Parts: sequence; structure tokens; C-alpha cells
Amino acid sequence: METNTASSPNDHGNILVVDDDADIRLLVSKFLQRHGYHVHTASDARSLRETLKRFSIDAIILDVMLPGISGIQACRTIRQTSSVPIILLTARSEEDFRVSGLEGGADDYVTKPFSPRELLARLRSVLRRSRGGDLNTTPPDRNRILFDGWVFDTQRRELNTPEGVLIDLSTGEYNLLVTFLEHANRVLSREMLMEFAKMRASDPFDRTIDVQISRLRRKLEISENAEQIIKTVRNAGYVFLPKVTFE
Amino acid sequence: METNTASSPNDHGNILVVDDDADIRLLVSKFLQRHGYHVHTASDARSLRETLKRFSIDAIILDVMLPGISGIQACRTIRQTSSVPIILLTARSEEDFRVSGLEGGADDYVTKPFSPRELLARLRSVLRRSRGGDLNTTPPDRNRILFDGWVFDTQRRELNTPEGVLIDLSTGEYNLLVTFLEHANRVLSREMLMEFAKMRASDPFDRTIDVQISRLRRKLEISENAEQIIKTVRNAGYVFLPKVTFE
DNA sequence: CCCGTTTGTTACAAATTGTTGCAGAATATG
DNA sequence: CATATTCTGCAACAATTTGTAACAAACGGG
Repeated sequence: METNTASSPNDHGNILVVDDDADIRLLVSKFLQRHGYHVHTASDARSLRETLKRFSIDAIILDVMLPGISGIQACRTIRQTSSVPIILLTARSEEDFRVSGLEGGADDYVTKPFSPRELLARLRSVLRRSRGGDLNTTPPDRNRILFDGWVFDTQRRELNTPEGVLIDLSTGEYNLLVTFLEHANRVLSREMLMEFAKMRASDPFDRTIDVQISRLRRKLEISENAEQIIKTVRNAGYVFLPKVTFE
Repeated sequence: METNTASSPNDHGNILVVDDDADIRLLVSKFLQRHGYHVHTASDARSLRETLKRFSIDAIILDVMLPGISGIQACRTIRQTSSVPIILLTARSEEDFRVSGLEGGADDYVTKPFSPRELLARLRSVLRRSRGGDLNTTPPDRNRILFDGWVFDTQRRELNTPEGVLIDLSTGEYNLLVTFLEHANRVLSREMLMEFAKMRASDPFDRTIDVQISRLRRKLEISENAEQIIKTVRNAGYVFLPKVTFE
């Protein structure tokens, strides 16, 4: 078991990161430490249990795929003895896990590959709700997302321009935008985009995504705000450029 | 038998949670405890009886599916010796249970998967009526549901626009709206909608639900309030957009 | 049994998404 | 630097999915 409890100026709480991939453990740990959290790590179910026994943990970040045990199982096990907030890390195309994960007692989930910024937002939200004692009362509040002055309401599925004009999005445009927002500042391949945005299976030469991007861009250009939002990366895919703020 | 009587600052009463699924017992217990109730739990009919004998219980939350005994049976049995309020937990597609459950002496029911918020609302309502001593006089008062300024009275089956105009709904429209309200902000497939809204079995190409949605929408558009309420999700189903408040 | 109301069916219109082709941009090649 | 090659943008069209009017069947109250 690794315990990585480097102290930080302001202590926002003890977080336990559980993942069998050492890279991810390290990445997440460093990031959270920089934001004032104490971080413990564990790589399997056994060390998870031990850490929970030995330390007072405020929240757990848990990969759904652990060697030997599913994250859902782990989730239930934890829930038998504790109501500590849990955020699941799910790989793409594991929507089933996300649903059953929430049923299994998780409080929120983040899809890999995730932006640390998003993870942080979710963590804060979960901790806030946990302290308020109403973790199960309110659903995960992933509803308002801001970028470049735009406001996107995921609950109402509406998009407002910086000028406050309501733009309406088709289902496909909505799915695509959500995908970008959840993986902002990262180059997404056409393949990933199609999968995340729930489009139907992609032949290698499928240009559907290009057309959908084109349609989304047209709507995002309506604003005076001249900044480019979705940038093409030749031979790779597309990136969503603006800084994204959750909630 | 488990007894889980952690004390809470304000004591709102002793609740007995009966379910064979440990996860649900735990989830519900924690939640109710956080809201100031003493919680006892039982996993089968025998421990239910024992708990009732040993403690003064103010309300029972009872899963209809218990190993060895139907919740309805349990309900009747309890009623032979007590008039304690009972809330049934029913899985979906157990509509029969809901009806016969109320006949069997239950005071209200909640359909799984349920929001803890809704359960709490029902529990409060049942306790309030119980203390007033008029539990059998008045039907379950799951009556006021608010969304986007609209007021829906399930008892009278009436819907009022934000302007206060009364809209009347047919049975089918009522069922559909209730389904949406109980599962707001969630994409519901046509299949689920048909099942929940008690329409007759659905062939894969049945468009009945679309037509019913269309009819409901027409009534919901009467208000000046231009906001869209039910949104179509292509290839998936429909979502009810507004935030819903039970009271 | 009649009649008004509600619900189910069907057909066609409208909206959305997928496909293709070509023009133009970006990059590689000579 | 000129040209060839590859890749992307997007208009135009095709296919799919949804909206809803219009009609038929089923229901319910006298």
C-alpha cells in the first residue's frame, strides 16, 4: 500500500485515490495535492480496505476496473460500513457501469480520459454535498457549465450565447457539445467523438463527425465573440479550446 | 435482526425499514438518520415482527418483495395488531402490487428506483396524517407537485398553469405526466414510458407514445411561459426538463 | 344503445442525421 | 517555389426519426 500524504498549505480534506494504474494515481495525486488536499493512494481492494481502516477519509476516487474486483463491488463493500462520498472513474463506453455505479452507491462519476479540472469540480461538489449532509437528497449537480461567456445548462439542455440569446441544439449537437465540455482542452479523435456522442458505429472513412462539427460550429459562431472554439487538429481530431468552468 | 438506532439531534420518530437488500436498507437508513429519524432495520418477516414487538415504531417502510412472504401479506399481518403507517417500496411493473398494497392496508407507496427526496416527502406526509389521526379518512396526500411555476395536484388530478388556469387531463395524460414527474431530468425510453404510464404492450414500432406526448405537450404549451418542458432525445426517448418539487 | 370522450392507427410533413462529392487548405515532394 | 497529395469544410442530397392531423376503435356514463 502506498500512502502519499504530503502536506499542503490549506487542508481541504483527505482523499483516497484507488487505481491500479500507477500513472493515474500519481497524476491525480499531484494534482489534488496542488489544490490543497491530502492524498492517499491504493492500487487494489485490499489496500483500499486497509487505508479506510487506518485513516479518516473524506472522499474516495475509485476506478471501476480494478484487478480482481469490479468497482461496483468495491463500492457496495465500502457502503456497508461507511457513507464516505465516492467518485467513480469509468472508461469510455462503460455507460452501464455509470448507471449501476450510481445504484451501487457512488455519488458521481467522471469519464476517462478526464480533465483534472473536471475531476476537481466533481470532488468539490461531492464534498460540499457531503458536508451539507444531503448527499442522497440532491442528484449530482452537473448542471451549469461556463466557457468564454457561454452558459450551458445540462439539465435543461439549453445553450445561451454570451449575449444571453438562447440557442437550441438538436440531440446530436447536444451530445457532441457535452462530449467536448467533459473533455475540454484535449484532442479528441473522430473515433472517440463518435463513441462519446453516441453516434452510430464508425467506418474508418466516416465523415459524419466532420459534418456534425460543422453544424455545431455554425451555431457557436452566432455570437459576436469572434474567438475560435473548436479547433481542427490535422490527422488527429478536434480540440475544444476555451477554459471550461463547471457549476 | 439488525437494530440501527443511532441517535440524531432532533428526534422525528422511529422508522422501521424492511428490505432484504442490505444496500437499500443502508442507503435508506443513513438518509433518514441524517434527517433526524431513529431507524431500525429488518430483512425478513420474522425480524419485522420482533422489532415491532420490542420497539415503538412510528412508521414502516416495507419492500413488497420479501423472501418467503409478499409485502402485501406482511402488510395485512401488521394491520391485525397495529395501525402504524406503512409505505410500500415497489419495483416498476408491479402496479398490481401498488393497488393491492393500498387495499392490503398500506398508506402510500414509492416506486423503485426512487429519489430519497420523494421517499422523505411521503414519509413526512404519512407521519403528519398519522399524528392527526386521520390516516384512514384521507387518501395518501401525494398531492402537490411544482415545476416551472405549474402546480400539479395528483389527488384531484388537476393541473394549473403558472397563470392559475385549470387544465384538465385525461387519464392517459395524467399517467404520463406523473411518470415524468417521478422521473424528472432523466431520459426515459419509449418502452419505459409505456410501461410506467400503463399503456398497453408496445410493439417495437408503436408510435402511440409519441402521439400521447404530443397531446400532453399541447396542453403544456397553453401557458405564456415559453419554456420547453418535454424534450425529445433522438434515438433514446424523452426527458422532462424542469426541476420538480414535491410537497 | 347512444353519444361524447379518450386512446390507438395511419399517413404524411417536418426535423434531424448520415452520405457523397467537390473545392479549398495544409502538408509533402521534387 | 511549384506541384502533387492528403485532409478538412461544407453544400446538397438521401435516409431516418419524430410531430401531429385525421380518422377509427374502444370506453364510459347516462
